[in-house]
Amino acid sequence: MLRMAKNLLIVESPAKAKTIEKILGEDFEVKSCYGHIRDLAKGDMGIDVKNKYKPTYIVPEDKEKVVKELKSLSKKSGEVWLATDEDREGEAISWHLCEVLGLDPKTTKRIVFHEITKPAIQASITHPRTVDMNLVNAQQARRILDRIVGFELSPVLWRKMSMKNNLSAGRVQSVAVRIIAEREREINAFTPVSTFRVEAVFTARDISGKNVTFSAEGKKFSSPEGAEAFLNSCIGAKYTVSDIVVKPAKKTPPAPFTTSTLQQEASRKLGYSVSRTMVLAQKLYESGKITYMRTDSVNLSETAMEEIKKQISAQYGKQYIQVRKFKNKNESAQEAHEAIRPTYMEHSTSEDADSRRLYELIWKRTIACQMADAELEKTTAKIQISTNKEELSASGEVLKFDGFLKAYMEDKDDEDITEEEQQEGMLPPLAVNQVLPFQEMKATERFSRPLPRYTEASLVKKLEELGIGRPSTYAPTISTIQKRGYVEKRDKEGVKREFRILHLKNDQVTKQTELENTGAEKSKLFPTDLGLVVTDFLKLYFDDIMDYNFTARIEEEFDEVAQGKMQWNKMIDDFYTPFKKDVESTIENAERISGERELGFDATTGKKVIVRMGRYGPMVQIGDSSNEEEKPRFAKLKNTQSIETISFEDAMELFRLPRVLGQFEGSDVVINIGRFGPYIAHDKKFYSLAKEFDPYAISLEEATPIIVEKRAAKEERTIKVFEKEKIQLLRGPYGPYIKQGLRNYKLPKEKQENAADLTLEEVKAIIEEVKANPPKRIPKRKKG
DNA sequence: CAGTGAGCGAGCTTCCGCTTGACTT
Repeated sequence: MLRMAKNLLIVESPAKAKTIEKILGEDFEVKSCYGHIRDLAKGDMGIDVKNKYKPTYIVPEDKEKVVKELKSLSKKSGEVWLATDEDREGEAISWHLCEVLGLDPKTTKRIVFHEITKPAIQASITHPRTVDMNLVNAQQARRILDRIVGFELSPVLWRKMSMKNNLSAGRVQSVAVRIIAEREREINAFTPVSTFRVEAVFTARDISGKNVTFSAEGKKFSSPEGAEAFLNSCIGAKYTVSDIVVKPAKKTPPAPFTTSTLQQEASRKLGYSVSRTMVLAQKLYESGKITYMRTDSVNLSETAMEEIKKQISAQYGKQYIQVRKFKNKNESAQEAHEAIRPTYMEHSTSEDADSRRLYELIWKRTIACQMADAELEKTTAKIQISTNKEELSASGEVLKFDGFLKAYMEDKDDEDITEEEQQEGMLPPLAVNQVLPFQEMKATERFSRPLPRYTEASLVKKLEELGIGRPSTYAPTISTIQKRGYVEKRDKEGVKREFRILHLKNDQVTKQTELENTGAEKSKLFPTDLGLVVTDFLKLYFDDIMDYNFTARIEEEFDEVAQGKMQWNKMIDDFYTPFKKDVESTIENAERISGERELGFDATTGKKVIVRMGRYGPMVQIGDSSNEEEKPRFAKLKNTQSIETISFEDAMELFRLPRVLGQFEGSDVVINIGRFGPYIAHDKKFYSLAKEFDPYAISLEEATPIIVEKRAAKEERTIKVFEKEKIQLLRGPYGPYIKQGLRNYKLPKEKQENAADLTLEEVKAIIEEVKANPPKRIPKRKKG
């Protein structure tokens, strides 16, 4: 019997292809195209500006293999069905597939589904449509605009920045850096205001009759005098409960995870970086444990909802079920996928500990979103002071029904926590007219705080709120702005600050001063001087692109293109014509940018001291470079210092290097900071200084043991040396290897065990062997 | 591995979004 050729169905993700193939059975072969298969060529931006912005597309080198395979399969197959994601990018991928596979977009069958379930897929097969060219054109406009912005703006930076390696600008990354830069400046400009917060401690009997203490809040005073007068006025007072208000309250569970909320919660609860979360989620997705991890939808499939309900009922009981449909706040959400959830609610994975923790987080969040509200009772008691008109107020919360909190509690960012939420707690039962035994009263000085610096995850949240970037680009964007040196992730040590406490106890008011640590931050994003200077420059000359609403505005235009109300090349022309003028006039007129700031004058020479960006980063300079007789002196800023905030004194400190500490074994021991951080130079050799040593303070006595130890460690690593040929056999973290000059050669497995026995001839043979067959590297993309 | 800092000019870099790999000198 003659068999009909199978139909070919193309999706984007290979993991999806596997699942769908099982569902569709015999008639379909399901393959994936691994995302976009074509992109703009690189020469001339890949855009013919004079010819209505006609794009030139090429198949990138790393996609050639997939394209070749799809081409040959499509020839052999019956019909080709395009089942890429239902969004702008997915539609464009389908069109590119038509172009590359020689299919007619007017007739080729195009289907979509939002969930990978048998009914959804079978239903979509019965309702094929064709490629929506308006949507494709909206994608082309998006792609071309991004290329224009990136490839016109970056070269402006190369020309105008003194530091020009690898600089870049773009619609998304430049605004991301701006967000970080502006927060930093807000923090620098912030002046804390202090208030004195009154807190009184009382005792009362709890339900079991035991005496417990609880506290009540009083008025806030802006001066210590006011607080002191108040405490004095309370000496010998009687405290009576005057009023009790009990209010019910409820908490509702958060929506199921999207990419952005998963990144935020994994950061807060598990401490994962944004990219770590995505790597782990990808693994869970590929092993079939969770649904697709790059999504902005909070939608759940009907079958998933059923399973969640069953699971809640089995695990917690029916009274915990509350069915909810979540809606996306953001209208631009492109709903191509479901929310991130376990594919099956079976609560177990065999993955490693980190993946398991992420899976459990997803599981709990998914379960919780269909669970009942938590019911609370908030009690507020007013307390009268007999000597005084002021009142105190004590509040407490009792959980009446835990609801979804039984499964899951969402964490909050520092900046979103209100004062009320900080002081949760229980109150003992109280009655009106009850007289409360007084323990003590304090007025504590508290300072207002600036908003905290962004974490990777809170930056993602902000970008999503502004509609900038997509689920697939949040993690890469964060790594780009760090790679370019615009932003750094690091910790900041706090500084000690005094605060005052006034204390009323045993009818006496006493004053004391205590120390607190303030301003400490962990794993936060800091702008570098480069990031600040580049942001200022772009804001000055390209304020429209740097506008927080730029993306939102052009998204509206893309939508009009998608609806067929606007021509894509007309839209691009309206953008490009004025933009190109700005680019040209900036190149012509803008001065080179250095972020220069004058600090003062050197006491000994009287010369001017400035800080600015140099070719190799931020630096201090004493004297003018136009002076031919005497060259200026230079010193590099430490990476925690900034052009904007460094003091004259700190800047002058930097000139204390290089320092000669003294002599050891007949040669100078010199301390300096180089390309790779602080180091000791001794006898033409270099030894890195560990973080705990301060290069400005280290002594000869501390430095010499470092030299001796590092020498010994090197000895330890050395297996054998062929002096004449300058070949070394060394032990490294990946096993023994050969070092010749600057190049390293890996030993073949079978030679690793007895590396010490290798002869010169054998070693040379290995080098030749490795040279002839170099280890595979990730191929560098060629220029298009 | 551990320099430098002016300006010129060759030749190079660069964007955002969609997908996974194959890899550690």
